[in-house]
Amino acid sequence: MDVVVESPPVRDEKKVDTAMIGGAPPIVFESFASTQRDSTIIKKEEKIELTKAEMGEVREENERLKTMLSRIVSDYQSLQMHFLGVVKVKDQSAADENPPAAAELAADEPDDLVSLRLCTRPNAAAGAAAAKRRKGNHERTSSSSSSAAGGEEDDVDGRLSLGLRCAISDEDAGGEVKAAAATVMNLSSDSSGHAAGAGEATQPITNKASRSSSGGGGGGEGADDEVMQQQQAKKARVSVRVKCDTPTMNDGCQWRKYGQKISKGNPCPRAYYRCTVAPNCPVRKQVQRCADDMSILITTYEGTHSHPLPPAAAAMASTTSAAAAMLTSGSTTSTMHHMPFGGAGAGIFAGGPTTISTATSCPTVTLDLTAPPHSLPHHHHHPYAAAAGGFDHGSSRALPAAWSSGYLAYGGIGAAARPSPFGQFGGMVAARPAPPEMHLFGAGGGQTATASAAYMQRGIGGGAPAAVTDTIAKAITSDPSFQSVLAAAITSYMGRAGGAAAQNK
DNA sequence: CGGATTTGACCAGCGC
DNA sequence: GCGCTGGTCAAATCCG
Repeated sequence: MDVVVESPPVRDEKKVDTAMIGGAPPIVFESFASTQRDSTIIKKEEKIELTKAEMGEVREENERLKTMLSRIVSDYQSLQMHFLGVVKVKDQSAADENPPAAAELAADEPDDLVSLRLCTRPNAAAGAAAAKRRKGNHERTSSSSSSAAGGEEDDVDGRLSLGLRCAISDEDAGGEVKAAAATVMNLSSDSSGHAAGAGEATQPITNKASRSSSGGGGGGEGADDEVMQQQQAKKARVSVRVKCDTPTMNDGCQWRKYGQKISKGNPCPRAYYRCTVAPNCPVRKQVQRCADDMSILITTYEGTHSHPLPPAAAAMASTTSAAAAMLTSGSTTSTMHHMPFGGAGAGIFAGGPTTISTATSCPTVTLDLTAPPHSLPHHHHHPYAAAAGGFDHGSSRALPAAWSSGYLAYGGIGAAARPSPFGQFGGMVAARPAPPEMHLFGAGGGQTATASAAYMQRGIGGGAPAAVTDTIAKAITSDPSFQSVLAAAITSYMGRAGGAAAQNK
């Protein structure tokens, strides 16, 4: 829609120019010599011709965009219909199965988590395929990838759509998000095992933060569940590994450096940053270069923002908070070992570029966005896989919306086709041609990570936080294991929140 | 001059 | 208890 809106001003401008050119001169030039007037008129005519040609091009472009838009809309609608149909089917099957409580599911029955995931998955075939993968040693092989590829765009679309829905809620019924990247997520119970190696701190960030926030006490014996949860939520961290030449990653948020330390095992100092968007925001991040590869920047986020964020910053914030919620949920239900994705992690651990590592003391999600996922399934995603526009008109609190904002803001995936009826950034996309690398997002898992890494190198520090966070989001959300985990975590998280709210009442 | 960064000191957790 | 280490504080310094 914005596409249409975007163009007219240009046209109007040119009309103004034309009017000025054609209208004023005759009066002005009356007093000039005829030769001068002729040459001037010729020049003006040339300008007019040029302008007309440009206008024609603009019109053509406008038409193209309109066509594209209509195609996107129709695609979106068909996807939505598909999604609703699948949800219906899933609801029915879920009712038939009479599933147990979510908490029990998370703690005891991995397969139940799968069913939970299925509830949020629009594509039954894709869901079944993913479930198969999960049940079958949670391994992701080329063969499994091919089966997954059968779902292709619908598959991806559905996963995200579901995760989001589950997470956020009842609103945005038509919202959909597609993940373009298929990145392997690793899960283990030992943080020392992840690929980050020496670069990533193996020791947990101690809860010194609680010293300032809770007054130095640390809670003590009588800490109730709420306090415990807060502490755990605070502990939960999301670590992002990215190739970046700049001192820090531009994630769209405002940070103030408050300390720097040389940590053991890494010659590069670790910098400590605090969010300064709001005075009392508890969010902190640590930035450190990888000891093995100085070009890799490791950024670890901790905490949840206590203030509204711009879309770009919300993307990262939502990613981290979602991951934190997942980890918190896992640790509260029992241990991460009991979570189904523990097995998945063991299976996938061998080579994924993106890892999720959890330690009993300090669960951490590590997103390794520095290496191409060579062993990943090759998904053929639709170019506008990030049909996340549906969430955008929700609010920044909506996890998917934030995640999707990257695509929308940078015209990456969506540049070719976008469900702009729901995308508030449609105009930006139209006005901003997508970088070539971004188109690769839609090509498949392997290229996706490579492309994202390349794009991030450009974006980081250069003002493309959304691209970074979006890549992260894709890495997280495109993995079925993570999605089921996330769904379980969110369910658990929201359940607790709801319970707390009920208690407050 | 105000805000951001630097940097040494301090504190707490943890292992021995 | 002691030392090591990570995390934070706060004064000094820098910078726009």
